[in-house]
Amino acid sequence: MTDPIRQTVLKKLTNGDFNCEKEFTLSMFSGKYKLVILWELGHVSEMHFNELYRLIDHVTKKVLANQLRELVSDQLIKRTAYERNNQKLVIYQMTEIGESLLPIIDQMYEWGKQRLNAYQIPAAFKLDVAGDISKDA
Amino acid sequence: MTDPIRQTVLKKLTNGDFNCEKEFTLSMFSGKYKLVILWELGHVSEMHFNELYRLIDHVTKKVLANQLRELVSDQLIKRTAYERNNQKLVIYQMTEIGESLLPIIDQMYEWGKQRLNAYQIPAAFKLDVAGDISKDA
DNA sequence: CTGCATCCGCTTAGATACTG
DNA sequence: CAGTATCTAAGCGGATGCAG
Repeated sequence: MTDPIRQTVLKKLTNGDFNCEKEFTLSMFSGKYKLVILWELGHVSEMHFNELYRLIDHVTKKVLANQLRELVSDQLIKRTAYERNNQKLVIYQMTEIGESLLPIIDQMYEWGKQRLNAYQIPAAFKLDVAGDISKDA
Repeated sequence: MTDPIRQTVLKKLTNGDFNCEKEFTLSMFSGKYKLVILWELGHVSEMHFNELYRLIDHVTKKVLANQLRELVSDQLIKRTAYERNNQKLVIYQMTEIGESLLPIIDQMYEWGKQRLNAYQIPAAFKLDVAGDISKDA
């Protein structure tokens, strides 16, 4: 339980289920909402569960909780619970390891943007905070 | 059929199933063997179906064919069929778009290597050609 | 050599309701 | 507020066999 990564991933590593180190990296953010979560936490420093829940369109609590738990297991983000006015609260924040992943995610954003642009592929995104937040926040 | 990307992906794009451009990028290489395929083709310039089949441990032909078809649909690699001694052959090669993805994949490799190293996480990989090929081939 | 067809199981996510 | 529980649906990959 004190391993630096999820059991699932650790198992794949030792089993030789990955062909190479890059697939390990891929497994860090291949959940459906992980990229958004990392992106947001990378820009706003901390968020509550419900803030993320409202921000990420159409995600259910169950799935969100799941994604967060895995990201915590993998040490990419950290969870802190505290209390205020008899209210139990939780915040999620980036860890250093998580931050070290941001350059890759940024590149993925750039690549996707350019490719969609170049071919004028029609796209509708749920979130479009990306460019703005990174510029001034 | 002449779209620059897979129907599946195009549908997700127009449906707003992606939160952001980076998820589109992710969908380019999130198949189980796509990273290896791209990596190999990025280094050796061209390969036959069976070369890839033998190289990638434990992959089945069906799955390999599938991954290749998707990569072709997404314009990351190209397929060329020809004939030699009454033998129908096919080679797969990188496209320019595919090549433009390599820097990201390289970074993923580096990140994974460093992370596994730093924590001395036990790992067994099917392939270990990565570092060598890139150095001298 | 380069695939495709079929069947089947696992993982992951969605729907909905409930809890401390 | 921050989740859990249960049930269901869908996608993806594995096994095996056949085909041009």
